Amino acid sequence: MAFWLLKSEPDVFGWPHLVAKGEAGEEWSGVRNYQARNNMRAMQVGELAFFYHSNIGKEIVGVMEVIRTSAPDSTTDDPRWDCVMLRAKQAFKRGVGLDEIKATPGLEGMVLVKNSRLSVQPVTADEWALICRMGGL
DNA sequence: GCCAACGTTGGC
DNA sequence: GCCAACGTTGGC
Repeated sequence: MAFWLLKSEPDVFGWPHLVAKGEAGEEWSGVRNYQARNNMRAMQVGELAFFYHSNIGKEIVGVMEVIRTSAPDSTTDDPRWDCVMLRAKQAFKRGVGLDEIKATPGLEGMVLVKNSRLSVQPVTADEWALICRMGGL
């Protein structure tokens, strides 16, 4: 069971947009980076991921669930790119900000901190548990 | 809006 | 296969 973190700019596609999709969820399309794509290819149905708002907010706002493994990205004909499907599972009671993450012992090694440009990244089980607690879950 | 970090592209 | 030029991301 692996854990993940995916980023999106909330003014383009934010947590409320995913919530609005309900149980059917949404394709995480538009990723055009090999490392990010490879992480999506490693995802299994039922695995959980944080939804991070980049640029605006800069905080983790909720938990998503993988509901389909990686399949061709419908927004391009380029066969190199594919993506998973996700649904919103549970909103954080309060967002966990990037500044807070950077200031929390145990989280300084997160990919989010070390490689801020990677939009789909793994999260360790320890990081997952700690952040869930910080988010009020 | 700026710019550092990083990834990609393309000439050689 | 190297590397300079360029484009993009995302924090500040």
